[in-house]
Amino acid sequence: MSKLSNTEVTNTEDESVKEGEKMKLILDRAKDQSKLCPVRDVINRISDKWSLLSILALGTHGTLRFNALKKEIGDVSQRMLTVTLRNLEEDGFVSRKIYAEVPPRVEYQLTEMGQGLMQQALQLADWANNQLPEIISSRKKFIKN
Amino acid sequence: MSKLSNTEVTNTEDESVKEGEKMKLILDRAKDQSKLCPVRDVINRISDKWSLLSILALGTHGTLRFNALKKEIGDVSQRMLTVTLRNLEEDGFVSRKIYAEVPPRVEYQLTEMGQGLMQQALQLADWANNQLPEIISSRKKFIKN
DNA sequence: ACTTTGAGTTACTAAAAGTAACTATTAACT
DNA sequence: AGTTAATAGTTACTTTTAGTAACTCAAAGT
Repeated sequence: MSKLSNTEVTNTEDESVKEGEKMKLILDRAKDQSKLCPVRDVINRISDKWSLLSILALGTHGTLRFNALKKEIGDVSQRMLTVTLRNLEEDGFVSRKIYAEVPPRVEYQLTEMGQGLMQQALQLADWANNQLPEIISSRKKFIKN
Repeated sequence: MSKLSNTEVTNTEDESVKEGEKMKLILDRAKDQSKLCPVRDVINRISDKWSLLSILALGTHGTLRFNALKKEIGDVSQRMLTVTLRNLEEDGFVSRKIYAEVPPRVEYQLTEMGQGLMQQALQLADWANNQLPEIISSRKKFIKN
C-alpha cells in the first residue's frame, strides 16, 4: 500500500522495519508525555483554525504580504493571523521578511519544510475529500440513533 | 451499509489532475465557510488531545474495551475519552459494540475508514519524526531572536 | 493638522478542553 | 440485609485557548 515516507526514513537497513514496528514506536512516544512527540507537535500546530489555511494560501501564491494573506484567507482577524504566522515561523514552516519601509512591508512564504508540510496536508486533504460522503452519511446515522 | 470506496482513493481517471489543481480546489473549499470542508473536518477531528492517540491505540490492539483503552492511553480522563470516542464514532472512524451485561462491556475498534485515517496519521507522524530535528532547531533560534 | 496605510498590540469576551466527583446496575462478599 | 466492587459513563465546575474590537506607530499625501 502507501509508501510510508517520502523522505527516505529508513536507513541502510532493509525494509523489515514494518508498519507495526514504526507504529509502536510512535505510539510509545505519543503516550510518554515527558518527551515531546512530533506527531502531537505537528498535529497541534496545524490543528487550529488558520494554520492549514495559511499554509495552503502561501503554497498557492508563493509569497504574500500580511494583508494580502489576510485577504486571501478571508475571515481571519489580524490578531489570529499574527499568532498563526508566528507559530508557523517558530517551527520553521514559514519565513518572514521585514522591509524597513513606511508603511511597513512584511513578506511571508513557505520554507522548504513548510512545503513538505503542505504536501502532507494535501495528502490528508485528498484522502479526506474521498471519505467525505462516508463521513457525512455516518454523521446522519449517528444523529438519528 | 457497505464500505463505499475507501480503498478506492484514486480512480479510473488519468493522473493529469495535478497537485496544483487539486490544491486550488481544496483551498477554495477551505475558504468557503458556508460549505463544509473535509480538510478542516478531518483535521479538527484528529486535532484534539486524544483522538489520534485513541486511533493509534485501537490500531495496534484491534479491539479494546473502554477501560482497557483508557489504561492504554494512560492519562486521559473518563469524560474526555468518552467525548473523543463519541466524536470518532459519529464520523465513522470507530465502531462501538455494547454487550448487555453487568458490569457493562463496550468494545471499540477501528472501522475500515478509521484504519485509513490511521494510515494517514502514520504518514504524517513519520514525516513529522523526520522533521523533528529541524523543527527543534528552528524553535531554539526563534526564542533567541 | 488630519487622514491613510500596513502590520501589528492590548485588553477584553466567548468557547472549548479538561478535572473531580457523582450515578446506575448487579454480582459477590460479610 | 447491607456493603463493596466493577464498568462505562454524566454533571457541575475550572482552566485554557480562540476570537473580537479598538488602539498604536511612523511617514506621506491633501
